Amino acid sequence: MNVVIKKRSDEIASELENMILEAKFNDGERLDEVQLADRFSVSRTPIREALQRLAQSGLVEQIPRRGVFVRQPGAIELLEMFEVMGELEAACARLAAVRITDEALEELAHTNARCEAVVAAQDAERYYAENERFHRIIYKQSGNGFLEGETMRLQRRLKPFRRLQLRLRGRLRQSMSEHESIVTALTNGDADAAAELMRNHVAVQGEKFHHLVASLKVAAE
Amino acid sequence: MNVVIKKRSDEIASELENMILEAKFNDGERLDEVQLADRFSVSRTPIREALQRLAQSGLVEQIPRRGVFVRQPGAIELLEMFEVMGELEAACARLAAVRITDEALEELAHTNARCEAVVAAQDAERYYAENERFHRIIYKQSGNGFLEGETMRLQRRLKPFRRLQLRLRGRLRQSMSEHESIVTALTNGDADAAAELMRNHVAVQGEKFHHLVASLKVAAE
DNA sequence: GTCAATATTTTTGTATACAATACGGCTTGT
DNA sequence: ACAAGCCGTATTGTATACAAAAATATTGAC
Repeated sequence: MNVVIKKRSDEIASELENMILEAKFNDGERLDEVQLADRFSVSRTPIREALQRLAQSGLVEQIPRRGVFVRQPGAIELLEMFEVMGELEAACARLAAVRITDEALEELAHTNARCEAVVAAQDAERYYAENERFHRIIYKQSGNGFLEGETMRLQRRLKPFRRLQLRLRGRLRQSMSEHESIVTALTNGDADAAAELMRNHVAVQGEKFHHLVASLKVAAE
Repeated sequence: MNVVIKKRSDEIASELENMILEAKFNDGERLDEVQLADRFSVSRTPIREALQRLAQSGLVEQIPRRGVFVRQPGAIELLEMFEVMGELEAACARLAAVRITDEALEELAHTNARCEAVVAAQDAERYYAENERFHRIIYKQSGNGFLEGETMRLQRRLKPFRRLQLRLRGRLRQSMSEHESIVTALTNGDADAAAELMRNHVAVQGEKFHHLVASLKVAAE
């Protein structure tokens, strides 16, 4: 028996968001309001609110009087987003280098230690989690709540692609050692070094992803 | 006679946005849906859509089942936003240093020349316009459309405070000379220097913060 | 048979009606 | 008199009804 649970509009929004991020829809596909309303067993009103939220966060494009269409970022846009992610995280690292607490430094060390163990066990799933924790500690230690928020926002948006990219061979171990360099720079309070290391650490993900896309394209032909 | 012109929801949104940015509402004031619907002579539906857009861009806070409340950023948050703005613009400059076209370099020089004339004439209003043009050229020359968009978004949000910032910095002339240093760095393709110069140019630092707090307090009275 | 103009249908956008929840005043008990 | 609980009212959230516009189908002319 299919029990239908009514959801609030913000729940619908994040659910739709997840569906788009997980590529449940094709690029350019139109999201039909009545269809979605039917699926979530609510009226069109909360669906429209949800869709507008998605439109503003850039996941879908809303063309007036035409409808909303899912908008999967292309390879170029993804690269651009990773580049910005690198800059934002570099900014976090730069500020954190001066502002980070001893407590947080210890936490970073612990997280890295756990990462190490996880790498040894080749447990990619756990690695994602620990990796995310590592980065988020640094966002927070930037001491800039607005920056933290903006960085988290983009991080969330890139999340599905990040996983894809970490799967590449040898990347886990390299990523680990980069983490350690970053912690060292933060410990020394070397803002420029921390920023530079972080920028490269993140930018590499974009490049790797680019390679991945390229190889997929070649494979598709 | 007061002719009432019906507006579309997105027009309402940007109109409300302007009203909030221009501080037509007090901080914490509740925006009444029916009242706004009445003022714009539309139903609550487009008003709600507009308010949700504002909520997502952070201009108002939406508390479920309570309503939306205007949320004027305090001194600390404002400082944080300027810090992020500095980082984003620094990123633009960093990338532009490598990617900028000769054509754009020339345009920057021209804009600076016009700035110079405007400074001589002490025409602050014109200066804002030329200053904005200068910065936007660099956003574009980052060659990263996503970065350009994000930077423009924050720039727009900080716009009303920008003149405040320029006044804080004391001197139009100082700002001018910083522009010239930036152009030099860009011409030399010195990414690090360009980024550093831009960051300092935009950010509100040190004792300037106290001035900011003071002037905000004065403005509030 | 094809192209164009028009009618029909679908779909978005807005208004209104209804439901659910939070706030404020009122009553009542101690 | 004061506090706590309850009821009425105001306000948000959702559903439905309606209007406007775009997409599609149909019909007619060449």
